[in-house]
Amino acid sequence: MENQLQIYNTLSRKKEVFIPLRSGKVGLYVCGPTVYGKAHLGHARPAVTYDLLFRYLKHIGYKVRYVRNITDVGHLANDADEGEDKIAKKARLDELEPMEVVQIYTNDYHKNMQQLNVLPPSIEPRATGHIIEQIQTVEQILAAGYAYESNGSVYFDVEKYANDYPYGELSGRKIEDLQTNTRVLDGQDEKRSPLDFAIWKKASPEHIMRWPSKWSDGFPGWHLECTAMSCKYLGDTFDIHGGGMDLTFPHHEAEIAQAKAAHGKDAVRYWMHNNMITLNGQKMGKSLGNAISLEEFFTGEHDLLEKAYNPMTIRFFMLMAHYRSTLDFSNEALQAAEKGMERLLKAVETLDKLEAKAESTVDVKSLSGKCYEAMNDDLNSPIAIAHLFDGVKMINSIADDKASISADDLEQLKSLYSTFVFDLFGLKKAEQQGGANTEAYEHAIDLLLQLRVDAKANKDWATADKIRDELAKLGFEVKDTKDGFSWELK
RNA sequence: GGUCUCUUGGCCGAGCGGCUAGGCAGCGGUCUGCAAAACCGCGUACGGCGGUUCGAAUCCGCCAGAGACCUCCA
Repeated sequence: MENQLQIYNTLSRKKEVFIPLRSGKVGLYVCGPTVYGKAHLGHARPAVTYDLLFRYLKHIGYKVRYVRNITDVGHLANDADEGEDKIAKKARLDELEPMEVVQIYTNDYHKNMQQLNVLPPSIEPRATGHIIEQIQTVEQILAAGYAYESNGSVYFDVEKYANDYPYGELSGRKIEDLQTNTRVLDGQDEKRSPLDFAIWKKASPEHIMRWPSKWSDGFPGWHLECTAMSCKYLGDTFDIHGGGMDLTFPHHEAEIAQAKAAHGKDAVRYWMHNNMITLNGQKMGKSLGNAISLEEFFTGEHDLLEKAYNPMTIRFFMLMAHYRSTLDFSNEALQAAEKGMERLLKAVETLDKLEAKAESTVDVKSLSGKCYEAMNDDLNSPIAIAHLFDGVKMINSIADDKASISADDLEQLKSLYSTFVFDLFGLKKAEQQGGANTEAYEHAIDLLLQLRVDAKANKDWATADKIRDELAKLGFEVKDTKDGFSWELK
C-alpha cells in the first residue's frame, strides 16, 4: 500500500482510490483509433495518457493486461441510417479494398506510436476480427429483451433499458432531455425511438463490408465492438476503461448499456477520460479540418508549424499538462516544452557524472516522495515534472560544487530519474548514430577542440575563437568546462 | 435550444480555503579571456461585480467571454 493511486472516475465525478478487482492485476481497456486516416495530434493524447497509466501501474507492481482496439468497421461516415461505413467510403474513394485501407493506416498508426515511444498494448484486437463475438453480444442483448429486430437490423431499445437501469449516468444526461433534444434524422422509421442505436445494421446492396448473420447480411453497430472485445479479453467486469472525452456520449454510454443489457451487470469500474487538444482554443479534430497529423509534426511540413518537432517533444508537451485539461497547441508552447525537455535530459547526463561525497546537503528522499505523490494523485505528471525540475537545480548545483550528495543518495537520485524520465514518462535521449564512422568523426572534433584548449593555454584567443566559431557555423555547439570542453551537434 | 466545463503573470501550464508550482521568454548578478552552459536573485498573476469567511485564484450568486457534448470524432 505504499503507492495509493487515486484515479478520477468519470462515473462518480471524483477521485477514487484505485483498488483492482483482482489483487495485483489490472484489466485496462482503451478506445483506439478508427483507421481511416492518418493519426493526428489528437490521437497522441490518449495514447500517451494511457501509456503513462500502463507504465505506472506496472511500475507500482501490477500485472496489467492492456487492451486497445483498432476500429476497422462500424463507424458510419454520416447519419446513422443513410450513411455509409467510414472505411468503406474511404475504400471507394481510393479504389482500394477496405482491408487495404485499414492496413495502411494501421501501419501508419503503429509507426507513429513507436515514434512517440508508446508501448504496444498487451492485446490489440480488431473489430473485423471479432464479428462472431459481436453477433453473440447482439444475441445476448436480444435474449435479455433490450433490443428488437427491424427490417434486418437490430436496434438497442434505449427506453426499455432506461426503465430498468439508469441511462446517461456517465455523461450526466437525462433521458427526457435527450428525447426532446435529439435531432430527427432521415430514415429513422425503422427505430422505435430516435434514441435507439443500431447494434446490427443491414447492409445496403452497394455496401462492401458485410458479414452474414441470422438477421441480414450486414455489419455490427458502432458501439458494439468495444463491449464485445473488452469483455472477451478482460471479463464481464474489469477495472479501467479509458478514452477521449468526446467519446463519453454516446459511445461510452452505449457501451455501458450494452454490457449491462447483455450481462446484467456493470462492465467497467473506473471510467477515465482524457481531454482534447485545442488549436486556437478550438478542438483539433479530423472532422473540423484543423487536425495536424503526427507525421506533419515530425517533418514540420504544415503551414502552421514553424519547424519540425521531435516525437519526444510532443510527448513531453503532453505530459506537461494534466490529462484531464485541454491542451492548447502553439509553436511557442511546443518550443518551450522542447527546451525544457532538453534541460531535463541534460541534467540526467550530468547526474551520471556526479561524484559522491561523505555528506548530502540535498534531500533526495523528499524529492522522490513528492514525485510519487504527484503520480498517485490521478497521474499528475505536470506536478511530477515540476519536482523533477527542482531536482535539475539540485543536480546542477552538485555538479557546480555548490551542494554535495552522499553515495546512497546519489544512487537513489539516479534511480529516481531513470524511473521517471525513461521508464514512466517514456522519454528517450536524442538518437545517437553510432558506428565506426561516427566514432571517427567524434574523435576528429575532439582533436580540434584539444587544439583549441592548447591555444587557450597560450592565450591565443584568436585561434581559440576561430575554432569555436567555425564549428558553430557547421552546427556544433561548443562549451568550455572546468577541465576541458563538451560539444554537441545541434 | 438542452447539458456540462473552462477563464491564472509576455506565452504554456499546476492549483481544490491560509504555506502564494514548474517550464519557456525577460531583467540583474556570479563564473568565464570572451561566450555558452550552469548557479543565485527579480517580476507577486488569478475575467468582472457582489456575497460567505478571521482569511478566496480556490466556496456561493449574478454578469461577460471561450469551449465541449447533444451527429462520426481521441
